[in-house]
Amino acid sequence: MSTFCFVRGMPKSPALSEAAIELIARRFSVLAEPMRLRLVHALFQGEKNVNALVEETGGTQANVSRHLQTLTQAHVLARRKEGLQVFYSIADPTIFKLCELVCGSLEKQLTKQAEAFGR
Amino acid sequence: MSTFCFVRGMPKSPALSEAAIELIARRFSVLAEPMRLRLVHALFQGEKNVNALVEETGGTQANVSRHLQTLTQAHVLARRKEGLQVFYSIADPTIFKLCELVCGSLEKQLTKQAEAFGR
DNA sequence: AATTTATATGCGCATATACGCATGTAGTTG
DNA sequence: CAACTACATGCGTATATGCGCATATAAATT
Repeated sequence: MSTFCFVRGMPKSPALSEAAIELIARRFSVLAEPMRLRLVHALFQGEKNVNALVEETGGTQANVSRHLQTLTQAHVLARRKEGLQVFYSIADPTIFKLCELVCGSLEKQLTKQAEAFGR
Repeated sequence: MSTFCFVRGMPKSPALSEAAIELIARRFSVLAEPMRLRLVHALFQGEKNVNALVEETGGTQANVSRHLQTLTQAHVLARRKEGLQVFYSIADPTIFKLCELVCGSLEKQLTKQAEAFGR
């Protein structure tokens, strides 16, 4: 439990373990690909099957499938098989907040840069 | 402003632009490297110069410097020069929340997996 | 069982990037 | 100005990973 306290540790926080750091990095790297973000974004509207995601994202079926695998292995998405089709949905609700935070931060940053030009 | 609303758009959210998606992906990718996370983690305690970060992270000076550059260009860190030394600090406060969220999510995930073994 | 549909995966290539090593640059001190 | 200190950067290499293409698997239909 204390292993994962990245932020705001007690005085002398116990130096986040190397293993923990690598898990965190991998988690971020899963979200660090445009196609995977497009998939996640598409799934914000709710569960969808692969074909729907292929059409919506404009990727090839093979590529979409592989990225879905990556996201599922990372427990970001959940997989539900129904007959011939496979339905994916968002399994980790923190994804919403994560994206909100990043978007907000980027907005603010770009607004500032734009203002810097204005004067 | 609407360009960046990743989550929870109005009915028929306006399909996040390709440019926005790529900015978001890049932001995540900046945090997707163990050494950069170690640096950010070290800076949670406050502003530090390069040498301090080199010692704390155990990286080479060259490598640390390059990663600091990456983080600074992404506006995650801020740079302050003082004589011979350069001090880095966290510029984007959302980083705290981001890391908290990811850590919490990973903890929960691992706890569940551990329990699955218990029975 | 053969065929069709929906999804997954093996393979090769191209690209990106982290690291080590050496060197460059800016500021300080003698 | 020479030497030193703190930091940055150019370059080559090794590794990782995204993509396209073809093919494999699994389930449904005939």
